[in-house]
Amino acid sequence: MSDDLRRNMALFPIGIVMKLTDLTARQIRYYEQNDLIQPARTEGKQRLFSFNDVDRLLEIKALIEKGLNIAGIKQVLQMQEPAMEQTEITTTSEEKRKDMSDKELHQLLRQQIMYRDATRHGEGALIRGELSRFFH
Amino acid sequence: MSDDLRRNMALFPIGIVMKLTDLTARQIRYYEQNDLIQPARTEGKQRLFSFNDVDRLLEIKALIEKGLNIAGIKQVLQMQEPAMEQTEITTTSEEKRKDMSDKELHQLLRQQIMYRDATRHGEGALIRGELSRFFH
DNA sequence: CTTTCTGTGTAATATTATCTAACATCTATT
DNA sequence: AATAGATGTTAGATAATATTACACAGAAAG
Repeated sequence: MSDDLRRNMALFPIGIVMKLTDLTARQIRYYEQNDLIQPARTEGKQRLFSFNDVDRLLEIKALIEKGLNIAGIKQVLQMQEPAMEQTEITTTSEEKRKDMSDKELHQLLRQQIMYRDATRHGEGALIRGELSRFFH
Repeated sequence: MSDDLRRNMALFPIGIVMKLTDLTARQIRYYEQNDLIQPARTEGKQRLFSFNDVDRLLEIKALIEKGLNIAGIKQVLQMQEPAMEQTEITTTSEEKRKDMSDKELHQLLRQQIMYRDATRHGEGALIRGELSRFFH
């Protein structure tokens, strides 16, 4: 069983995730609705979250607290998640650009730069994988 | 946050534990009823299991499959759990003896010896902490 | 300074998951 | 055959979650 698979096992109901992340159910569902997370579902359609999901929610929360909006968070997440090559990142960015006005894009870039500045030094580090510190 | 505390955090509802251990809800509740596990409860009285609980259930399952009964499992578990000094183990054993007929005690000892023989070599090793292999 | 949009709160209702308790069943022991 | 231990199964109650709709405050836009 691969390590990656373990962290992606659907384990937690939303109630536990609420306590783990200090987010409300409303927030968690809203983030899912906006494709920031894709938790698994039970046969009866109830959400089941993995370690990775909880980690991601913790990161989303940190970004929210820094003032990013959903679009900005989406960009930041997909910018670090796939760990793909530079060419692919560029391609994705170009595609995104088609659906955005210049003003929107500039705002996003400003937000992201601020985020990177904030996290480069100080309290903002070590967001991703924070849950790893709670369990082995 | 101590490592021990992390493994004792109440996280999983019984449905997840069923899948994780391949035990039925009936079995899990029965083992609780017989004091083999003490899962936490939500405010609404629903069970919440920790990593340690799941580990313990996996061990209980292995012992069940070896033919041990509840009393035998209880002995084996409390024999390795507290990790206490030799004198204390003896004391506990003596106390237990008071409530048992000789025949019962002999049967238990026979079972435990068989268990130790079975686990000393072969497939029965590494029962406790098995869950650690599924998650970090 | 209104208007609009975003993110979240809240309430209502429906459905799923779990709980307890009781009785049934099967196996091994007496 | 009778008994006890471990589990299956069912019924009814309660808890947890899902979805949807409406409300609302603050930010953004006009």
